[in-house]
Amino acid sequence: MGPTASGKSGLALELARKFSGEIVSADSMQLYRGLNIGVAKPTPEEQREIPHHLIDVLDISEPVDVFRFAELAESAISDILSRNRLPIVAGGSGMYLRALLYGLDPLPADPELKKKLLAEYGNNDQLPKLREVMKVRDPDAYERWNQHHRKLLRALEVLELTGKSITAQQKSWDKNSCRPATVWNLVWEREELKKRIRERTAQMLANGWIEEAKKLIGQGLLETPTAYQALGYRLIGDHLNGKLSREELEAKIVTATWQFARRQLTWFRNQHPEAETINMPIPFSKLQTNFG
RNA sequence: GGCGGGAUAGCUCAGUCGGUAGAGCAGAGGACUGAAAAUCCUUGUGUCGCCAGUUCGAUUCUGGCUCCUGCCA
Repeated sequence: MGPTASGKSGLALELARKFSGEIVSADSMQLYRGLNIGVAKPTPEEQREIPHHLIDVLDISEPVDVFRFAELAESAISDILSRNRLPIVAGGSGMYLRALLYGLDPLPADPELKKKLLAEYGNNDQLPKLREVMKVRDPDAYERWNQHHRKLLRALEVLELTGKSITAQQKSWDKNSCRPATVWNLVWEREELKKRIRERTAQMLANGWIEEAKKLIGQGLLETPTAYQALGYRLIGDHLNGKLSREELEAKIVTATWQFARRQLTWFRNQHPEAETINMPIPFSKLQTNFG
């Protein structure tokens, strides 16, 4: 694991070659067919050389969430193990990784109910109404999540389905509940990571990201349930509409990517006590690790 | 050259009827169990362009200077 542009994919490839492994992507956006350049997906050549899992498995019109990811990842991992190969999970979607390592509490979800709740409380101006309801029906969740619209919505969904507060039904995640795995957190010096993000953004734009985005936006990317969130695509849309110059576009993508990287850094720093910090570039000795 | 407008936080700007100043963005920290490349919370001292004058006190008023900028020539 590591923030965006930290070299996860490359390292995974190297390890897979060395230890006859296969790669499982833990990336919420690489799941989607069509999102390529903008999500720094491994190239077709790389995917041909080493088997990659959980890449290009969904159409952009389909939703995903952690739970679905965890199911897919579990089955990919057991498939790899059954063939006596080494599964190498690589990705930067923090919550996906955490769910995979620590497991999710088996709380119910109901897409229909969710849709209904979204319609009733989903808009910004409906938050006060939602808070009123939660204040009465689930004071714990109300206290805990306060202004956090999405959290309150999910809490209400769980309350409706189980009759109990979500806050009472989640086991705390601690180091002991982590499954056995060698976990590496790739860490760069801050300025170095920023520089890598700047350079990679310029590279992606030069490699045809704008054309890719144009095509996907034409296919309705920005109206999809999940894939619309992929960083940069909406900004490219603004550029294509003349709202942003090419220069502003690049600067805004770099800023947004850095902000994303910072959120990832906070997550990995605080949510993964099981992870070993690897100062990048990776020391040669680390590549000799014996993976059980 | 003439007549205006401006100079305040890294950036864009607001404001102080004279008692040393505040928003947005950026930056920083944190949260996170079914939208996570998402979402949410916390965080703002800077010679208020320079020099002088008036004043108990000037970033705020007055004069000069410097630099941007608009229109006219």
